[in-house]
Amino acid sequence: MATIRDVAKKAGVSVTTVSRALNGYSDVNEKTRERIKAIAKELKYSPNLLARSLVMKKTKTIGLLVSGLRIEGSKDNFTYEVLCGVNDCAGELGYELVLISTDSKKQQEKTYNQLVQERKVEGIILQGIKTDDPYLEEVLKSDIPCILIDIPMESDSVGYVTTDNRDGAKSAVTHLLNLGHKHIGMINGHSQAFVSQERLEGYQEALQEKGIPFNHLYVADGAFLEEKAESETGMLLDKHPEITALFCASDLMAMGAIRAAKKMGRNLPEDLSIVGFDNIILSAYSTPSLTTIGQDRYQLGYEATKLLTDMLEGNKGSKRKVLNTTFIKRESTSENHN
Amino acid sequence: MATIRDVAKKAGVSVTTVSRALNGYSDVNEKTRERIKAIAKELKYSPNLLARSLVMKKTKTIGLLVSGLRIEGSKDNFTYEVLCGVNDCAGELGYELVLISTDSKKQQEKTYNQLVQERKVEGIILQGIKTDDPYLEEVLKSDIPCILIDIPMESDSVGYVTTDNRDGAKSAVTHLLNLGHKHIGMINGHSQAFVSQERLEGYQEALQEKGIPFNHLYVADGAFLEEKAESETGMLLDKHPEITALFCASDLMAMGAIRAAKKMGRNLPEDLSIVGFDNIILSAYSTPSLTTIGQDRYQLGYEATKLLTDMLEGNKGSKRKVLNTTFIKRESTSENHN
DNA sequence: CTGAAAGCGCTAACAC
DNA sequence: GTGTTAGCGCTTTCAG
Repeated sequence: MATIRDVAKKAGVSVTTVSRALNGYSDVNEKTRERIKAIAKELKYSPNLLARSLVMKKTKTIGLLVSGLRIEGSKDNFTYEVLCGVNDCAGELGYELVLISTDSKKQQEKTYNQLVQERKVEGIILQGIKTDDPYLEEVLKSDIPCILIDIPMESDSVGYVTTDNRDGAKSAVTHLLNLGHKHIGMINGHSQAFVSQERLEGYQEALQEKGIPFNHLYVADGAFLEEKAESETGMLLDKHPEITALFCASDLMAMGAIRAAKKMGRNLPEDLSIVGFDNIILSAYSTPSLTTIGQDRYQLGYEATKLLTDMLEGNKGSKRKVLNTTFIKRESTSENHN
Repeated sequence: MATIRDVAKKAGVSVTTVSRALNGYSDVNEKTRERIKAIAKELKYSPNLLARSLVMKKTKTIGLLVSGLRIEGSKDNFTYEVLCGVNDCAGELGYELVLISTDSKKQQEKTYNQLVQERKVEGIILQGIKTDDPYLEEVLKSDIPCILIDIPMESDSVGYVTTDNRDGAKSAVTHLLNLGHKHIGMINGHSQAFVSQERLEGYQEALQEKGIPFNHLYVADGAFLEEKAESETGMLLDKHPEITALFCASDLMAMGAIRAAKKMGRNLPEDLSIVGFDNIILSAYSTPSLTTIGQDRYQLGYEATKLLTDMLEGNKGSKRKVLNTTFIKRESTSENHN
């Protein structure tokens, strides 16, 4: 593996000159530069980024810290699509990407700061951590630039990107209300996610606008899990047979809800209308296909990276970004005939 | 950011001692070690991995080179699940993971060797590259340890992990034959994938065993694309209405095939049986749900990482691994009544 | 058991 | 334009 010295020796110049020639400095004779370039190529020289980073104190590397890079994530693809966005943007801007995945076991061993300091990432994007995660506090204290996904918190070195969950939820429920539904249940996600709270607010806001009182008995906790949502839906519909429509805080939970409803002999959408949230691939393939609120997970990752690199390069500007949702009408909702 | 010198100074010892103490060498007084450890903690010292790697010439980092980390991958999740497996295994063995994604544009700029040398990965896993990819040749020549996913090629520094595609395909087609189907079409993937060839062989082998002659007109190229598969299926069934069953080389293509068949007014599975390959999430949710050949993508990534780290650590042993498939019976296949 | 010194491959003042 | 020198933070002989 050729080093800069090898090139220098062969070219009969000093390493400094090689360094400057290859890095495009102007204060070097064009002829020398060409010669050096040729030799570098001949020797298949490529710079040792470790050494360079060590002296420059810059790694041009960002980290994507994911809590739970697990196979179950296949169902909603949230992490994957965020990753695609991060990867694309990082690539365009010339940053390397290291993937850091963590779980509670690993967190025992290393603090957030250790994790980040050791790997020498210049900044980091956090995805999938819960609001009660111990890392979150550390992040806010730390002065390593960081962008949070779906956690609306800010500090000098911390920004976030998220979706307008409240508005999305509101439009979902308004859609149901406009179809004539009066008794609308909600299967929410767990409370350790900001988005759950925001989506609940949107649900309430929509009801309020139409003068329908909020009934907390109509809201169940599906924990963002398909199975949990299935059982909760069963119980909810059992206890409150007057419910004719359901807003689920995720498509995956909507899948569970659909299954529960089918099991109870309810026809969809005649007997029960269901709206999801996310617009995951599955939602287009289920029977009935799911009316849902689309959010752009790729863009979430892309914007997070842009925000982060802006911070790293000292571009002052907003450290937050809120993306819009899109309403997607499919087969799982229809007019209330009761 | 505290360095080893800071710790040394505060502890009143040399950097050497600190290094040895913290790295668990035995030739250091236990009391000194404890004192140093305490001070390191107090100073929130964590070693600079760049510096360490530079001197040790070891980075404990592996790369996952993916061709096309794209949002479309959401549909089959191949890359994501492989990534999960790689990440888990790498984590368990104490390796860092850097994600390298490439496309034809990037390949113009940098050769494979440059890409890998610069980042100082000790070894690399290649996923999703086609058989005619220029990188492939470089890989085989290069002496950087590498594991290929789904490309059965070996050299001193190159191994591979794949699925028994031939056997999987064979069991799919045998299943159809056992159901009494005589005219079985195949929607294959593009020819720049080894798996396509292997699955075709399995298809042929199954036919042969039952004494049914191979008809190349029954095989269409769906290019692993849902839409292409849809149109190809339409054409195939148009030209050869005698076909009563279809083996698709991927579930995604099977989704396209299902759609085409439905459009032509064929009832599934009564008028047409379909078997897919992969067992992607969608295959369980489609209507009808898809009979398919399951392959374990997570394990593919996991085993690839194990193979790679074995090579890196000098453990001699097999440099290849072939995983088995599982047959999954669902609703898309039934007996032939024609 | 501990320390001094060398050096990993590179960049960046500062001279010439 | 180019070379000399120092040093990034760490590990590792080699002495003591």
